[in-house]
Amino acid sequence: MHDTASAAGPRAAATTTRTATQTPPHTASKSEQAYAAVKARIVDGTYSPGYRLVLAKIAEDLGVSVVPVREAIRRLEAEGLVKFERNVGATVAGIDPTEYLYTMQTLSIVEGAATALSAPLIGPADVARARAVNAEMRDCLEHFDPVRFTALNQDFHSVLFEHCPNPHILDLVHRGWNRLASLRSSTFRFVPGRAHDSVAEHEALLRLIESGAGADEIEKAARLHRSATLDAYLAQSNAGSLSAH
Amino acid sequence: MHDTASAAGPRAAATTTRTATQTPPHTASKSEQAYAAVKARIVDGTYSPGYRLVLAKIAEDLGVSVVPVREAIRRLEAEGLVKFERNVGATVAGIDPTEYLYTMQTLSIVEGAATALSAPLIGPADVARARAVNAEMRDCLEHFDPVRFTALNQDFHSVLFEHCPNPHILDLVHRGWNRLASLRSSTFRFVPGRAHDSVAEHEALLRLIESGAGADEIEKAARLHRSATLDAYLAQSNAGSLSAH
DNA sequence: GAGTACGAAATCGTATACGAAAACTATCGC
DNA sequence: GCGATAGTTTTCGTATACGATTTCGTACTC
Repeated sequence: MHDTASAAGPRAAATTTRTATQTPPHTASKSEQAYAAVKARIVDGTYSPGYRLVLAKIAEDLGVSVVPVREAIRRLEAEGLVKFERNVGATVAGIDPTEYLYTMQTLSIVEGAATALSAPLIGPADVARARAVNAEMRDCLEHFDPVRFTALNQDFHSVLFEHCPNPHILDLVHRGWNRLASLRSSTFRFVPGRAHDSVAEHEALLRLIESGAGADEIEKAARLHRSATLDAYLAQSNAGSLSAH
Repeated sequence: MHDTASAAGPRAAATTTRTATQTPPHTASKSEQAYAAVKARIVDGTYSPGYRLVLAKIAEDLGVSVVPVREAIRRLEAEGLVKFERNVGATVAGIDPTEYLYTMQTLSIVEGAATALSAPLIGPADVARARAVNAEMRDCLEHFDPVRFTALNQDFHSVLFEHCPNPHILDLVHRGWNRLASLRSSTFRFVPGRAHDSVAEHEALLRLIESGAGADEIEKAARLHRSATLDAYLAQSNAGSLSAH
């Protein structure tokens, strides 16, 4: 729903048990602050892939010491947004096409599962909302607004998987999206032809969900939807030199 | 030199060559050391769920300062092996049955995918090895050796998914197994009936792979294999502790 | 006797400091 | 002119120190 907010906040659901009222104090530690700040800059493209993340420099920018910054960077490394090299430093990760492939493949699997698990919990109101978003995406195609299209695309899929009852899977989906966000902002271009197909597939997905289709069927469709995006990228990527397999 | 515009570093942008995933040229940092040590103690059960991980204490035990220990703990938290509470401390995670369910469900998905992706790369030698392991597991059933059975079970599945060409997925599988290891060592008991079925399913899986079955079919079988284990746990859990709060 | 207030102890969070490793630059030898 | 080498600089890795927060124990009041 909320662009950066949702992207930056898949945290809470991680390992929280049901322990009721605990730690109401979200005073925001320096470490959290640094984590959120750096992550936001990576996802929104301020720090693009290859950007060198110097601890001392970031610490100064944020007005904290290097210790919390280091912690934040290591956390981002664990999420795959940052590449860390011993005694050398951290850089924003993501230019490698191989990594893109890995990420997309992984996302197709976990997102497919998340969507299938969500499906039974998706109500008419959700479908209506998704449909509205998809309509806006169609407009973006006509007016050629790739940036907005991309943002709406995330909103659309959020509706599909946000009800996933398994927080672990949901977290994996969020991580995948975050990685893609950092990648997309630089290397990987918008492919109009694919975008057009994508909108049509969205509608098909919604119909499938409305029809109360089985989990297997929904999972398969969601997977294929993403695989198709990957294939489009590969085709474009190979178009110049190599022959498409 | 002026590093203010270090965005496009000279050789930094060259990305990774093929340095795999480890740091062979170095000597093992304190942080890595602490991470490995604590993780090992959690997985092998020395630190069982609920155990309080006091930074200063662990630091002293390992002969390092608290900083690397803290980093190690946070990493373990990200992997779900440790629960961390602000200004309070860290404890070994894992007793919650709900978390067990989440973990198993997630693992069924990623492990199924990893197995399916591995299948085409599994050769006769691998199958033979897996079969030998499975035979040993059968022996363990007769002599009732749950500990060894569990270890062999991991060996068996390792053969199935270790060839997975997508390192991200493989990593997720490993994380799942680690979580289970920490859980299994305490709360979750060995279920003989289920173990017997499990061995039979292993053989069926091997036959499926030998037959060159499609990825979908293998994935489904691998998923069901794990789901069955989960179901067995749930059945036992419901039977044993009726209305256990 | 139960509940509350206060204080001591334990533990975490973060700042600062310094040694170590790597990268960069300049110099030397051929 | 080019490659190897030593010195300098940058940046990380970790130890230590101290303030902040929570927890636990004790005494006090009703």
